Amino acid sequence: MNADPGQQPNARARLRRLEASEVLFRQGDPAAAIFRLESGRVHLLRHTEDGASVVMHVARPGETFAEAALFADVYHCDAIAQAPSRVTVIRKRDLLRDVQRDAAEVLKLARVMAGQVRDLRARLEIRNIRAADQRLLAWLRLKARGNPPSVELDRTWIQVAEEIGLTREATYRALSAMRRAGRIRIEGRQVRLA
Amino acid sequence: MNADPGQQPNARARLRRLEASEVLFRQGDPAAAIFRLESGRVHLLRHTEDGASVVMHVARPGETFAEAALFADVYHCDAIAQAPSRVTVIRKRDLLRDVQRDAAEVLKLARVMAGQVRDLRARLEIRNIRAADQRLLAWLRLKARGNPPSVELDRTWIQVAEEIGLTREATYRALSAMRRAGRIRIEGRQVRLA
DNA sequence: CACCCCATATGATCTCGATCATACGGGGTA
DNA sequence: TACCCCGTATGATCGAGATCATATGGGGTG
Repeated sequence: MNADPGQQPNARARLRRLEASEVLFRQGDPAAAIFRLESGRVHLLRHTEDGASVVMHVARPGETFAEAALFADVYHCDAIAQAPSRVTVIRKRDLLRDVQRDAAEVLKLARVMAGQVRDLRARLEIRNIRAADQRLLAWLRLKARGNPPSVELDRTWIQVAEEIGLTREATYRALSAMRRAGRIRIEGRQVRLA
Repeated sequence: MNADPGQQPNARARLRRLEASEVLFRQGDPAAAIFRLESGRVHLLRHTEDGASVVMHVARPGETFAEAALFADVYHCDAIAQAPSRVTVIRKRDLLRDVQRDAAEVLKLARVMAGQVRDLRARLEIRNIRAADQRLLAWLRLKARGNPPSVELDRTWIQVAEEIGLTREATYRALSAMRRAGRIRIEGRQVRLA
């Protein structure tokens, strides 16, 4: 849900390819662009003066990242490809030039970010639920549509497990338990909530 | 860090007071405004057709919420005060009128949201760290400034515990263990990282 | 001053999710 | 066809964090 795969890359945007462990930018570099990951995986990490580093984010295909660079002079973290990746480079200069001509451009940006904020907050809230089955259930309910509510899965359970912060084993078990208890019904990629 | 307490409320924005359990808006209501919580606490919750509900977010003072309403016709969740609260109401109409005259207004909004996205992603990433002491340490490193890195605490450890998704007991214990191991030093509200 | 609330702090116990191990089946490929 | 990888699935065990209980000290209030 961070992803927005349908969006057309801006015509002016350029594609850049990265090999594994290649550096896209470094903390302190002039903030010249924001990015959209097309494929692969990119780590964003900040480090303290004494060498320790903290992973701030792992970007996945479809996500934009380093949006905050729009409003900063320099990047505040490193971006390093963990796997061969392709990123769309959206130059700040282009974007900001557009803004003055056409406010609609910023609105588009704001819209994407508003969606992200909502999504990220919901994900965080879900992680406050400790019990595995309750957590999974909350996730399913968020994704569910229709009456009776049901979810059309667009990913593997392993990916679901990662997203909700459980091991895949815990997730499969919760799934089995809920199915046995008749609280959900699984039909292929379709999950029906009772 | 979601907060932006320094920001001036827009001149056109109005203040509204809510009592505990008062409804600010309901899922399906026309999306007329976005909000900033000045004091108190507001729950955002979505419910499925069959009555179950999921907490999507708990807004805290200084935060804006329901930003996504800017780009939707109706609200997609309920907002209910959990305690007596004050919210600044920023009417969508006003905001969008501004946009056409002055793109700078949206840029301000985009800036706040970009910061939020970064912050929320970092929080989520921290919760992927399972060990309590490592999690706490990562949080401290993110907050730390200077060399040697140190943190000036602006909240209680209980609040820290909530933010990083641990019980206060686990947090105090991790704190003690790390202090005993000489990995941190605590001097009042100041925490020094070794 | 006496009182109370709350943040801080630590002990004891228990539960549940992490971890390790193993298995199976389907889809893709050599 | 045979092979392998990966997603799905489940058992056994362990340990870390949740939970419950209790204590202390400081700050604010009547």
